[in-house]
Amino acid sequence: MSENRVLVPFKENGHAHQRCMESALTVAEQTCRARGVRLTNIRRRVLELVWRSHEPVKAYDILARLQDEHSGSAPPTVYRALDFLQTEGMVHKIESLNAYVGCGDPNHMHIGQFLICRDCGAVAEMDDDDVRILLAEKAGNLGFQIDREVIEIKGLCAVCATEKR
Amino acid sequence: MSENRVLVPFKENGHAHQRCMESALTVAEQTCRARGVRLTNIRRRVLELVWRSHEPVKAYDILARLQDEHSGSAPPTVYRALDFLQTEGMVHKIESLNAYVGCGDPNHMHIGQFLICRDCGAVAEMDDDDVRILLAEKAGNLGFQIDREVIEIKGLCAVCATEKR
DNA sequence: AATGATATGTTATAATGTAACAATTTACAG
DNA sequence: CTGTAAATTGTTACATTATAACATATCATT
Repeated sequence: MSENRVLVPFKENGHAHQRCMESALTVAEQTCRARGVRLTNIRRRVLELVWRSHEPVKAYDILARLQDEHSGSAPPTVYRALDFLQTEGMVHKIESLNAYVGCGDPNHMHIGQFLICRDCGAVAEMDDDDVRILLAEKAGNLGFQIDREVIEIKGLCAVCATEKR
Repeated sequence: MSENRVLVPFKENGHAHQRCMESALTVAEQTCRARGVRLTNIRRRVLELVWRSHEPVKAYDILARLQDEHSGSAPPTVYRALDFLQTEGMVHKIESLNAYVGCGDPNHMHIGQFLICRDCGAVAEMDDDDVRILLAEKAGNLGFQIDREVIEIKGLCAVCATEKR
């Protein structure tokens, strides 16, 4: 079994989220600079708000916070920033929740596989080649060529499973 | 390779959709009778409209057709019927499209894996145990117990790939 | 026919997302 | 440093998707 890459883990004991978030922001800044694209104030702020927790964040929740800070914010403000961040691989949309999560690895372009806890709402991101390979093979049996996968798995994370006992 | 079950195939040569749809309706009626739930006129009609093609159908498109036939139809009419049909396993929602497709196998409760052609828009449904097992294993490595999977794969189907040449 | 459960009708509104065009800011060529 | 084009943001309006809440009707059973 080759890969079990975990890009964004579930919150473990002693998870220092402040640091986790700062690191994501730093990587984002470096990546944008390297690519010659602009992480403007709005985009940066939206990325921060997405990273406030490991739960998926809704566009209109982001908007509400932006409006607290700057009344000129409107839906397009948020959706444009989210579009940019998704294009640059810094944010993923969770389609089944209409919500957005920060990506742990913007440098390596990919679309991950998400594990979503039904209890705490946290999301972990995997990027597993075995899964990708198997799906490509199964789809290939039907003559189907894969462009892009949406894989969103609902269930119970280890922390919540423990607490249930 | 144990399973490569295809519940709803892509439209192949000579696909007689009229028959395909009638068969789905018949199965639905039998299933409902067996379960003691009611496939009312509205629900039956919504199921027919979902099965009009192999492309995912939008709730408000269904609504528009219902309103042609009966002016008393409103969003809840459609969403209630869709809820019922999803609960009974006769319809699946494609989360990434906000649209609905008929299920080829309502008797065996499951949530399939969908292949969505970017060209013709058609959707095929697989229900593959190998995929399910691998995902369960990978998630299990993180201590995650799976309840439900959303797997929606975008790409090019065999028919459209052939036509491209 | 009376009753309770299920289903539908109806109105209103919430939640999510985009179009279109104006104003501003930025990068950078001259 | 200034003019200009490109990129970004502001602004208004609207489109799309979905649900809440309560009234009415229909169904299954006594």
